[in-house]
Amino acid sequence: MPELPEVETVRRDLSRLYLGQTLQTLSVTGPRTVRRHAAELLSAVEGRALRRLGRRGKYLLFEWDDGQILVVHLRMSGQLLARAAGAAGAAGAATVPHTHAVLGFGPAGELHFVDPRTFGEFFLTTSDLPELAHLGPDALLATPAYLAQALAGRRAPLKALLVDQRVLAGIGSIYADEICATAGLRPFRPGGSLRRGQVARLATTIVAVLEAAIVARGSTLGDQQYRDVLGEVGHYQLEHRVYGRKGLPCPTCGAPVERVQLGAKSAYQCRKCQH
DNA sequence: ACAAATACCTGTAAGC
DNA sequence: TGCTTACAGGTATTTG
Repeated sequence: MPELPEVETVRRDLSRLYLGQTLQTLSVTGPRTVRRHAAELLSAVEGRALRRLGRRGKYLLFEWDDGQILVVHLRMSGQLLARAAGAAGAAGAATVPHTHAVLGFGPAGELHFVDPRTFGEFFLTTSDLPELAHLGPDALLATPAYLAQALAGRRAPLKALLVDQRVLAGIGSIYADEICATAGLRPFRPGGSLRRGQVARLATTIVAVLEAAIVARGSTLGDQQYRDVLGEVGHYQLEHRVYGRKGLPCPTCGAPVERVQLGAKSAYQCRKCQH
């Protein structure tokens, strides 16, 4: 599932392919793709040039030359895939199933939004991003001082706090488990139970794991859902210590990785290496 | 203020 | 083999 490293990989791909290009057409056919306002409002960005591609947590920001911002969230199954110009049209390749939107950049080609589970969304907003005001700092900017105050007194499990976008923006289930494993901390520990040194180690581990995952272009799981803009898989799953590895040996101690139930969700951990 | 449960959705895996 | 059920996940919303 796309989390910060996957969204950042997509952001860099998009920047390389479409920065400075003019959006000629934006066609949205998915009935659930635009939920926060009328879908017709999206036509306001047709004719605008793409000035910058940004990211806040898992949200992609297409910033246009008039200041409007198109926000895209891939949620669980969303993909943004580059296609040659005219690919959606008459002759030649048909669009793949679950294609809900097409951005036409003229000679630079098309960008197709494909999302089988239809949880992903598009919306148009202004540069002050009021819809994203609730997000905490981007997880790549995590510091010991910030985490210490964010976790202080919290009884909720550490993993629940790591995936809470109001605490830090960008971490989901995969990277929360990998961060806990790398930091040697059990995911179901109350967030407020960490000692000062553990909080500091957690902060540096968050940044290190996410940066390593960006280098590996993200994680593509067994369902093959995550793809970059050119349709290629990521490779960070090969470096996973625990996520998706139930029963397989912990890379540090060889003990079998276990999966523990954590409320409605679950977490992977090595009982021997994490405390 | 915080914590936990739930709805949303579809492809896939596991179960009978 | 074929059918049914459970599960995966991020976020907004509701409930406790």
